[in-house]
Amino acid sequence: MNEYTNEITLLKALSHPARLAILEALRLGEACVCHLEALFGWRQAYISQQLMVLRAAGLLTDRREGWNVYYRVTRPEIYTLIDALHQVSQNGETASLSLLVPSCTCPRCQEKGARRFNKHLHLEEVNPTL
Amino acid sequence: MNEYTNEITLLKALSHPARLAILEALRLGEACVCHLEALFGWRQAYISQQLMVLRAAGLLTDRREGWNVYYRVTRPEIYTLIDALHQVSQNGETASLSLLVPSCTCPRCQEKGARRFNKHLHLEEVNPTL
DNA sequence: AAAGCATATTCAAAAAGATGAATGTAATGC
DNA sequence: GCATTACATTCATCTTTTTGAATATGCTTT
Repeated sequence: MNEYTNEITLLKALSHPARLAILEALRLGEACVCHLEALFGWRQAYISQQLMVLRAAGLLTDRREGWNVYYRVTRPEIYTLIDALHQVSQNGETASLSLLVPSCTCPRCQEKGARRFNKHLHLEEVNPTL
Repeated sequence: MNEYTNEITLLKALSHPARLAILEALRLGEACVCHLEALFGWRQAYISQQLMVLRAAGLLTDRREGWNVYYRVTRPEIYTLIDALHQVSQNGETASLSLLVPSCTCPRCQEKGARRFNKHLHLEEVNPTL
């Protein structure tokens, strides 16, 4: 439409707490849907809906591996934007999310050696010191 | 509400072409409403509405000086975010806006020495070389 | 091929955002 | 005080987003 169309599409994709949280979870690498489901405790369909929005905005790609579909960020520069956002919002503390979620059924979280240090948690419950 | 409330408020305030354009116009310093009106060619009430949103998000403050109300950005860090946004959107070119708009009636634009180099223009018409 | 698992899509109702039109308000000049 | 100027707010309507519920798809295992 106008000269800011791309920017607006991107901003709207980001303007949602669940989607921001998902991007935060993907900061350290790809994750499958069941992982996000276990991590946040949200309905699966809900997560897929939000992933769809992020995918439509060109921020994510997916990769199927057997039963699971792994999502990853296509443009890491998005985190420069998100970090700037936290700066302006005066929310410096980025809750560090664990890579392993025991209640997740995907192969990665079920590998032996996967220490149990967080169970089915909501974002608010994340303990950054663990 | 949740941990991203501030961020979402901010993103939603930014998720609008007119508001992004206004912030762009304020990049070099404060401006009165009539200035924005002349610069973009939008209705005054419309501009006030958008300014209200940006003000509510804590991004702008206003200062009255006689008839005119001058708006300015409260957190310049917002431009770090906006620049990152353009990066991700692959829109590097930031249309440089002129400080003086002859069709604007505010004192600043009517000072003698104010060269006439742009008349009532829309963003698309900005000529960055002038 | 049938059943089961992980994920995706569609639909509909409710909430939020966008915007034109009309009107209100504060400072100024006469 | 009254008219004027610059700006702000309210209201009503329309469009878009959000989100729960239901359903569909695509691999995998047997």
